[in-house]
Amino acid sequence: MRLSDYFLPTLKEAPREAEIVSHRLMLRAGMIKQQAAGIYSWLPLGLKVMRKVEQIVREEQNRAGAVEVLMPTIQSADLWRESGRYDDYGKEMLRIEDRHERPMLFGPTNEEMITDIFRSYVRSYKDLPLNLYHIQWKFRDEVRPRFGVMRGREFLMKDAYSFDIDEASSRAAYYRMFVSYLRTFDRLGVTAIPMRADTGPIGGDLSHEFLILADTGESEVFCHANMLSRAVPGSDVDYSNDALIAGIVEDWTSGYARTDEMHDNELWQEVAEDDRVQARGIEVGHIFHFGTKYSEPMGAKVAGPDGKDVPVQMGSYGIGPSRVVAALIEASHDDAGIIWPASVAPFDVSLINLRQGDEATDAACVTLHGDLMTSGLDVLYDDTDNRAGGKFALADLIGVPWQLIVGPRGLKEGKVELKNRASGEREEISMESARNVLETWRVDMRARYGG
RNA sequence: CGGGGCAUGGCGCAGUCUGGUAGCGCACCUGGUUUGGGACCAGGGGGUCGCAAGUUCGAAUCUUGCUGCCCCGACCA
Repeated sequence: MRLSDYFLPTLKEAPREAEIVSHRLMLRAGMIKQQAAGIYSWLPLGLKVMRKVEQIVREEQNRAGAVEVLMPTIQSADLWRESGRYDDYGKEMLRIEDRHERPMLFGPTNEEMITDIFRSYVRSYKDLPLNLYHIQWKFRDEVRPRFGVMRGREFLMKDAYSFDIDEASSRAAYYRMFVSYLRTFDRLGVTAIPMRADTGPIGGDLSHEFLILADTGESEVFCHANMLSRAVPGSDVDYSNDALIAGIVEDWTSGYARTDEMHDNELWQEVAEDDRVQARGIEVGHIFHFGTKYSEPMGAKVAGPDGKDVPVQMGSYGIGPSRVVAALIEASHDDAGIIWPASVAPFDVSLINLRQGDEATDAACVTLHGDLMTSGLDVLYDDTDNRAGGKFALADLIGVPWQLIVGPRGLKEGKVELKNRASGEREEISMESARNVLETWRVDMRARYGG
């Protein structure tokens, strides 16, 4: 992509209202535009990153056996009356009326609707287990939206719902999602720690929040140091092996890891002092089992092996891709801008032409641009006639993994400069070597994060 | 929902106290000189000063009401 053909409205100074670093950087890098409190347009660069996040989430859901559907954003109030939540949900639910004065609502979540889909079609335990998910915009009329897309009113959420005949198989379904979340966040290039969460009235141990550590996180977290470096299951993990999956969850939940809400000081004291990590975290995922909370009142029943109907056991599993984008920035940036994990970077390479209009430099850039694209690399070619400093600043700001810098001075020696955004390392090498380094990186990256 | 703050070209701000018809930096347009870490010179375009009433000869400025947005706290993917 040539920058001169792209739409990348960057800002030198962030608007005053943006306080936290991810919000400031998203505005400055031209990723989002605020339209109202907690409501944003996604501009090309931001959309590109969010789509990559979404795709990784999707692939890992599919791998774990979940099946994608798409439910509407607008729902009828009737369904919510069945579960009793139409009255319970309160002002956070955006209620609207259609032209026939029928009460509708903009969905804050989809338990009711998915339960309705399930009960419409599934009659037998033989069709279980079943896990349906979708990735759709939600609206929650937060009292105080803040921090940009981190706590917006409108946000994108992947929500999966599992259906099982009994508690044991529901637990297995929960564990599969647990493991798929480990893999998802690993592929997103970030360490997300599962933490025991409040299960509410259902009780039990089946609710976890996944938190990314970042100084600006909203929750205080306490965990054992070894939670930060545990090996994540590979893409070949066998989701059909319940014992194996349970073992992974067992391993990941054996160490102490809790948010301030669930913190237990007595247990905390049992952790060796050197192993205690106290930090701040951003909640990016939440999974829980809720049994028959919706299936019972809504009549989602299936026939068991004995021919008798039983209400189905359910769980739900959420990840907010729009929030994840901001959380990744919170977790990875420096004074100059964003430092994207390779797997979600909007481009792989910023190709910087230091002297637009110079015949040899232009030609070298066009050649490199074509070659890199042929190698499967996504390149943003800065072909504008801005000065070098401005181009460097822009490349640093948008944070793509590599900067390939081409100018007449280097070209005289047959050299270009390759800079790694994360490490800051740079080297002057031949065009051929630069292509090789980038090609090798792409292959490694695909192997590491490609799933 | 309690507490605090802000609203003036696209962005950042000054001007408001003490009323006299709007200014600076960046960005943008034209021309020229430049070009390896956010250039320089010259010229230029763009603002019903959040909205509505009121006071006044005259309101960005004073008064009243409203709206929007942000921050802190209680709640949430």
